Amino acid sequence: MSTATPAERRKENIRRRILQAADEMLAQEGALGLSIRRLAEITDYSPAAIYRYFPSKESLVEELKEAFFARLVDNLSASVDQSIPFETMCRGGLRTYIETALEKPNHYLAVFSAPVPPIDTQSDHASMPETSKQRAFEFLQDLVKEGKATGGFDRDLNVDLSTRSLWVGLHGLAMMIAHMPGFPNFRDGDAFIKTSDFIDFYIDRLVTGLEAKS
Amino acid sequence: MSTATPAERRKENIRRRILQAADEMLAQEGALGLSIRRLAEITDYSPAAIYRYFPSKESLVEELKEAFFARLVDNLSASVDQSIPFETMCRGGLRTYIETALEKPNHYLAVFSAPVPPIDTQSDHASMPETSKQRAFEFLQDLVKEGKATGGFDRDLNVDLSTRSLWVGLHGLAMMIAHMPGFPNFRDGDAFIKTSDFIDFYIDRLVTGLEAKS
Amino acid sequence: MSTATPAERRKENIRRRILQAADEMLAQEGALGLSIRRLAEITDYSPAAIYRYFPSKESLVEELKEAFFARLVDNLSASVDQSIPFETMCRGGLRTYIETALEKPNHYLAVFSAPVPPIDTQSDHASMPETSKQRAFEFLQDLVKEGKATGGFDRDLNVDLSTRSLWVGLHGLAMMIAHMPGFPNFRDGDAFIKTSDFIDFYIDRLVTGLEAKS
Amino acid sequence: MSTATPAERRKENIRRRILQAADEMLAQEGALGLSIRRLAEITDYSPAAIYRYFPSKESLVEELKEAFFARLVDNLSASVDQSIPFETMCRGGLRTYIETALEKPNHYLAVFSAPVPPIDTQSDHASMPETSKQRAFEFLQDLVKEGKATGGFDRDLNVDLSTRSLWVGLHGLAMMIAHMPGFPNFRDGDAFIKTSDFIDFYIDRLVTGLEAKS
DNA sequence: TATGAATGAGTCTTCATTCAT
DNA sequence: GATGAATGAAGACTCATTCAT
Repeated sequence: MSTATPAERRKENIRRRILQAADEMLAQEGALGLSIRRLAEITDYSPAAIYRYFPSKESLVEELKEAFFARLVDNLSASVDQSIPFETMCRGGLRTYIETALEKPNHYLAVFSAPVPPIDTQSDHASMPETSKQRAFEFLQDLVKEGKATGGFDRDLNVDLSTRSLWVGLHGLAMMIAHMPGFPNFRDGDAFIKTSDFIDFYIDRLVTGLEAKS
Repeated sequence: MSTATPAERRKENIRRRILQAADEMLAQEGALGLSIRRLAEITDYSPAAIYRYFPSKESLVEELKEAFFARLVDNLSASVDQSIPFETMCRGGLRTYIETALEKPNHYLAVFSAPVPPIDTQSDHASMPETSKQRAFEFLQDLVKEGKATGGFDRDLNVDLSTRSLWVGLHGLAMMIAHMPGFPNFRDGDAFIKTSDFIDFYIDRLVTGLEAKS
Repeated sequence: MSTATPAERRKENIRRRILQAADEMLAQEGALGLSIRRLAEITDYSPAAIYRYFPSKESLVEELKEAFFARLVDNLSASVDQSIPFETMCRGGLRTYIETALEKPNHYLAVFSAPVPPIDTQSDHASMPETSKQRAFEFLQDLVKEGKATGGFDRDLNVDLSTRSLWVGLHGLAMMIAHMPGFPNFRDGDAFIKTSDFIDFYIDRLVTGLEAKS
Repeated sequence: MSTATPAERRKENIRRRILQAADEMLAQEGALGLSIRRLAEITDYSPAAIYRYFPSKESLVEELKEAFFARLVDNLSASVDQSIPFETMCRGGLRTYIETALEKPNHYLAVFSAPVPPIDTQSDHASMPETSKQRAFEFLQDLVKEGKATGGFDRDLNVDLSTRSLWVGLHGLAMMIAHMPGFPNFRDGDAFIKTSDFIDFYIDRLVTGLEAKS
């Protein structure tokens, strides 16, 4: 990093500025609202200039996706604290996933609205750099493993299937809220159910779904 | 219904034809592939004619969404058989949700890719006709109620929260597979995990998540 | 033609107007100067309007090409007069090819500047309508046949090869002059050789090339 | 040459490298595929650097054209062998023209796809260096002269006109094949006519066109 | 000397929508 | 009751070229 020439750093700065603007467009107007033209207008560059920094719109979007997962991994890592009991930590991690997704719902939607290359558990491509998405997946996998070992999860559970189940469950909640901000927003008798409370309830279901019966 | 004038019936027929063509376009080419102009070409009407039957593209899509839920309700109803034990019936119903969603994944995506008005449990608008979406929701609600009564679900569970949890869980799986056909498609040791098997596993988790502990 | 509805005739008129404008653009600025945008500006339509009449730029250009060959066939037919001796008529026909090509040199260039589907002598596609290009080719073929029969051409000549030779020879002159207007434009001693005279000389060579030796 | 300073030689080397890359691009992707920017990428120079060596894209292309003719002259010279009879040598020379053109058809097309300055037989500009194009022209001219003297060509033929006729004839064949690779590719009865055989036939016509009648 | 950065103009094409007829 | 005609805006992307550094 510090070995970069001034020119390289300048270029990197501009890239960052463009990415940031794109990020904001995506957050505010959704995947369809992100166009090179408008990005150029907002950044005060010409459309052609954008192409100096990103070979195609797709590659730019790809970076935004990766950035989302990088953020997710950061947040997940920060949410882990080995000194607290598994039950608490696990729920905290799952909540972090949801909350990160909902910080910028449109990002989360965009990430899953284009062909998504699958995750390889047993990555044959040992040479390829691990993506943030894989790292996020591994976080869930570690949760499952630890849950089976010490957290009361059913010891017979297949780890791969369970990890994916957890992921799918989280995905469902994130997508639902992303599409319907304020979900579930209903009145239970006199009490008004807040999204945050529903998240807790739902995460309880996810965890319970993996726990040993008795 | 039978009180409609011939003119009204004709109009309704054309509407249906247009909707059906739109339905097919949506199924085959996705939400972005559905354009008024191409719809006009396929139906041999003019673009302007489409606008005589639907005030905007959005309203047309709205009807397709309703149609999806209507189909969902049909399928769910057909999957119910009071003579079989709850455990089996419940899993069958949940699987039906997933399978209906995956029959036409693009429909399912479209249904949830635009602002979705929330479901009101205690519908204040008694006058408004019940939507299919509400009926589908009520199907899940009935499952939860019956599960609590006789199916081993935790009797302390809040029905509203539980129903929504179930829905969100199903939503997650449907969305994930819709975006990544073949999910989870991974190898477990030597065995290759099929989507169908994963669905079973996942539904088990959903059900377990609602069951009483011991 | 006369059975067309007024609407059809109107549409056909507009098509013709657009084609004519395109024709002129092509003639004046060459194949690269022909763009949908500029065509729209010139015709006072929007770019999108052009696409109501032609599904793509390529199809429009294709019509211009066909139009060239149609004109060529017309001119060739008009140049034929059975009452004059073969030698004269033949030379007249060849000259007509050249002159038609040079009326709008850029058209001739354009016609041969994109992938050109070959001519099938023994057309298997009896059902397909004969293109003007094929008709033009057949004109040359008839010349060769008649030349062999009564015009002093070498009776041993293969008709297919000879026809193509004639075509290639004409093509060379048309292309050369199209690219270098005024070719050959040189001074022979005191006399200035005019293009027209060179054409005569060249056509003599073409004809002589096919004639019997003694 | 050897009097050039090291700096001049270095500059000349770079020019050559750029030209060579451009040559390859032209050969592989055609005239439209040759862009300064992609040339810069391939040569690892900046676009601006290219402009240090060539004032414009056009001038660069101009050099490529000259290079083509230089190659043509080389090949033509190599094809001449005074020990063989004129008839054979003449045909060999003409074939060499065609074959050189078809080695890199896109070059030949490019050479004749932009305004081509005419050839001056009686070059008034004695001071200007003779171009390769002129040398190639003179090769044909010498053929004609020798043909008239000893090769059976019609002794009355005007040399200037005849040379140009020969050139135009060759040009036609080269252009036709360059645009329609595989021309004439047709079936004569059961035999399939190969391009190479057609070239022989055509060259026969060119030669016959210049020969004395009996 | 070479380049990094930038641009203005241009490419074809598609869209949802309107309005006079 | 339907349509033919039209449009303005937008989409991604590429080009030859320039200029301050």
